[in-house]
Amino acid sequence: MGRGRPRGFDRDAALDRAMRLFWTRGYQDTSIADLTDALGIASPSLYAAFGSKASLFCAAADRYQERDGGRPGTALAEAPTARGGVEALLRQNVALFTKRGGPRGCLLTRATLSCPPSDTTVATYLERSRRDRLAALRTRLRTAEAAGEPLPSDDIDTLAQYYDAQVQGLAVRALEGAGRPALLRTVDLTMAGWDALSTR
Amino acid sequence: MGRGRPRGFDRDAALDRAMRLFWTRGYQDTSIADLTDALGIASPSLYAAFGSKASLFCAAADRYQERDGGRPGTALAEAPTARGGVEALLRQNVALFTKRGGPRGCLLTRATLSCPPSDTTVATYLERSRRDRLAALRTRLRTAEAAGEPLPSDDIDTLAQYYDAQVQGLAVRALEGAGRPALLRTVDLTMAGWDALSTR
DNA sequence: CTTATTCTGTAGCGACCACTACAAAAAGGA
DNA sequence: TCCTTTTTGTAGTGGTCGCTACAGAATAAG
Repeated sequence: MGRGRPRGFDRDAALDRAMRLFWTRGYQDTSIADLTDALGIASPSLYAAFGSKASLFCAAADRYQERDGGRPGTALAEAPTARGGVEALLRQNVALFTKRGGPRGCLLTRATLSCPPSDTTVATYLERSRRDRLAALRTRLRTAEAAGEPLPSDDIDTLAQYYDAQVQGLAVRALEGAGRPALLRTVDLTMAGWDALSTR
Repeated sequence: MGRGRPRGFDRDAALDRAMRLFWTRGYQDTSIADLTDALGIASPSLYAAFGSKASLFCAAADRYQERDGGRPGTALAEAPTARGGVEALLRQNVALFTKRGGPRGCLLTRATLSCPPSDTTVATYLERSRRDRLAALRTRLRTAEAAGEPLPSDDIDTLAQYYDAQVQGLAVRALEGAGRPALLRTVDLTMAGWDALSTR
């Protein structure tokens, strides 16, 4: 295996802690000192393992999207109907954004609004993941359309952007301190709109 | 009048430039050096006139809400119906968030997601303006309810939070680069939902 | 053993941060 | 004129930022 001195910390666990910290404080307000403190390692170890603050963020964001942050997406994709998928997407996001003991809101939305555009590494990563999210919504809506499921509109692009905006709105409101029940009531309203606008 | 040496710059014009800069780059990513550069003054003049970065931000945010950022709010309040008011609120916000030659998105939403909670001055200011925005929505909806106007729901609190979330979603998407036509199409969808859910 | 390789801790790099001490400059009042 | 008051420009303050040079420690290979 490796020839030199073995790493003295658990890279996987460290990544989890970094994710949680970026999620809690955003990108810019999380300093290397905060990270080395939370991860229990010194900065050279951090840089040897992750390269830079930007690439550590990208790795942490990948972890976010694989773990907690990925649930809403899989719920959307796996639901038998687009309506059920979108509702599950919204409800799972509310659960994610207001989990007890967990950071509020969405790691990606927060980073989007708080990372300077000069950091092209992070900005590019965020734009890509945003595109992927929209594409997932469009895909789910298109298969529903092809399956003859009634949709609130026949403009799939607009629908996808609309429901993505719902998620972003939930993320902002959760960070502002909105509680889970209140957010779920607005999701009810969103889905009532779906039903009222859907015609077969 | 003033006894000492007269101020060598236009405080009002400087405040406008500061507002624009905070709007463009957010709170944390706007440095004093950026501000003194854009305002054409040295830092002691800035501190003499505005006190601190935090209080300069609050003054700039006040200016924002009196000028450009206030239009959606007055459109909401002055419309003859709640439906018209909410639609005007959303459309004016889209116009505000995507104005050519102007910064993208909303100064307040951006600051909310990008200012560290440790800065209590700014955090308190932002929370207060958020409460005011929600209160304005609730007030408009309540008078409509009293006037017998059909509403999408009889839960005024949830309605207010729902439409506030729409605005925040628009702000995030505008900052992500969404164009005005695309945003207006999602507003159409939101208002179609209003109509479909409103019963008299 | 020696050597090569990799990681770790200390210690500190230059750059930038928000902010200010200080003295010269510019006005009004006496 | 001289004094007081306020603003100005210069030149920094201590602190924190992301990041790294360097030497020692810990492993595997020969």
